[in-house]
Amino acid sequence: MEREKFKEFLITKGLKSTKERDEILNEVLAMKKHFDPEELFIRLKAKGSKVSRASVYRTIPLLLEIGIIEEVERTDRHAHYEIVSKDRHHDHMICMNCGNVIEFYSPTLEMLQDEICQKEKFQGLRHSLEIFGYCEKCRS
Amino acid sequence: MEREKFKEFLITKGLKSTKERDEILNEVLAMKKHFDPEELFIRLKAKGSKVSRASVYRTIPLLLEIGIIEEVERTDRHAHYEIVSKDRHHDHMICMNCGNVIEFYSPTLEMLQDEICQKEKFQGLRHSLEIFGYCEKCRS
DNA sequence: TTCATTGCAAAAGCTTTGCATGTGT
DNA sequence: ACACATGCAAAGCTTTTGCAATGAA
Repeated sequence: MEREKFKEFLITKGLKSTKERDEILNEVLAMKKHFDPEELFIRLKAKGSKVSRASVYRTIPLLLEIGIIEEVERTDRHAHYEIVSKDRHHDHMICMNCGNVIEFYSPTLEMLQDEICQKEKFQGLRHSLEIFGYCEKCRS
Repeated sequence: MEREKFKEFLITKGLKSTKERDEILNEVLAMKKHFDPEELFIRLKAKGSKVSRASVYRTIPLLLEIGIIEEVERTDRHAHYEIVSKDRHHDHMICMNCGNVIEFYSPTLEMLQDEICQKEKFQGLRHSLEIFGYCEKCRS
């Protein structure tokens, strides 16, 4: 499914489907939560793959572009990514003039909930974020 | 005010009050929004200060420790910080068992609101985040 | 055959650190 | 005088890039 999307994308862009790219995508899809490039590389190595770090770093922008992964907050020194899933939590932006509601999703926000809760020793189960303001049409 | 806090902190820790640390703190306090180490360094240079990048990098952890600044999300390659202000927006964690409400503040969340709104061309004015779950006492 | 891709190693960008020198207390 | 601080330059880490060799279409 994601695999087909990837292949299609590569063809459309005049790029090539390679063993390395397949291996990387597979490993990304095997990740449960968010990950960083080094982690991905280590796992691939551990599985006997011969991909180089360079290929991992070069494939990530492609996966970002198709929307298979998204960038999450950088907590450490390095970048973090997570897989985009279909049925996921979303939050709302509410226009104070026309009442229009815009849904949005932010992987960073989802991570943030975990971090904040951990700091307060709170067991967070769900959250609701509402941003109030004016939508594109109604803003002056 | 922040300056006294800093001096006190240094004394308590057996550290020394130096011209460089003063200059850095002053420049940090002069920053309106969030900043990164390089920006801070450039500004100090521009003002004729002779502090080194190393001192900037070595002073930041101290300011973090006293709570004069907080770390904000890393959007680029480098770290960002912002000054902690007293009367600031806060959000809530609500215990679904005892109803206890914990207030918290997250600089990253504040930045996130801006970023998300920009993406959707929404003029965000305020937000409300509520995290539901169980507090330390009530979690099983 | 023709380009894109790969791996390697070198480079780049941000941050940290070792060391000799300088400076508050 | 004694620690701790500072500046410099070198080292450390993560990420990017140049290049020759390789491989998909």
